[in-house]
Amino acid sequence: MNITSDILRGHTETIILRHLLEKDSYGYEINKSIQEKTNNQFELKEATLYSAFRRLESAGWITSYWGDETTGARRRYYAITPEGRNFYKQNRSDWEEAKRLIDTLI
Amino acid sequence: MNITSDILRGHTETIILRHLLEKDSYGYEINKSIQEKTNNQFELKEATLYSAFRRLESAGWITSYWGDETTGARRRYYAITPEGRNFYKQNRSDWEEAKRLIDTLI
DNA sequence: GTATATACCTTGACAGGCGAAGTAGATATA
DNA sequence: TATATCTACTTCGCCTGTCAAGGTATATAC
Repeated sequence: MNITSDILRGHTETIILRHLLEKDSYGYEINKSIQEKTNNQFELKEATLYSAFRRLESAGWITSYWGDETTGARRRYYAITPEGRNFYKQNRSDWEEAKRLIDTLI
Repeated sequence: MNITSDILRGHTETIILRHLLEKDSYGYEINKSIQEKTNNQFELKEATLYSAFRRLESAGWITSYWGDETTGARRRYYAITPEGRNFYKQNRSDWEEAKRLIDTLI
């Protein structure tokens, strides 16, 4: 993986929220989806992923509930809140702005 | 999370090296230049700037020397090394790659 | 004399990413 | 039947870059 953790930093939460815009989901699925979308060029480390869930939930951007799987490993599902949607939108526009700034500076 | 911290993280060194590609320079001047280029939307905090100089120098990407000002405050000038140029190029292409990845994920 | 601009430096705290290790059920394979 | 692999989540502690806060020193303007 050639994207460094410093460049990734600050996007973890937005990436997760982007996925949750489409549907409720759980950690393992989100990470698989990220790997597929990037042709295995990128993945979130588990510790990174799950600590981001904690932050997002305590900030009120997502809520969580246990799935009702009767077989297989249990899953904790996450759902984005209205506030989370706004936060996502803000992050998106921050990113567009940051891209422009960085492109003028490097 | 705001535009001047986590998203910019990891670009400080590249921004400095970019400036030094043009000419030897010193901290204060580099920072003023950044502010001008971004219409005061962005500046490097002093502690961030100077700690980046330390990292860059101990990594061999830049060298430094004291200016010979006979008046005004002393200036420590920095010059990019050939290795620093290569490092800059790598960072540039990493950035292009990172932009693409992030854009597909958020 | 004191405010502002130039110019540099250090210390300590903070926060996010991540390596490492663990738990546990389900499935494949030999 | 053993054992490996996959699914799925969790916690601990380290590492590193950023930054607030403090400091030093010279020069100019008021």
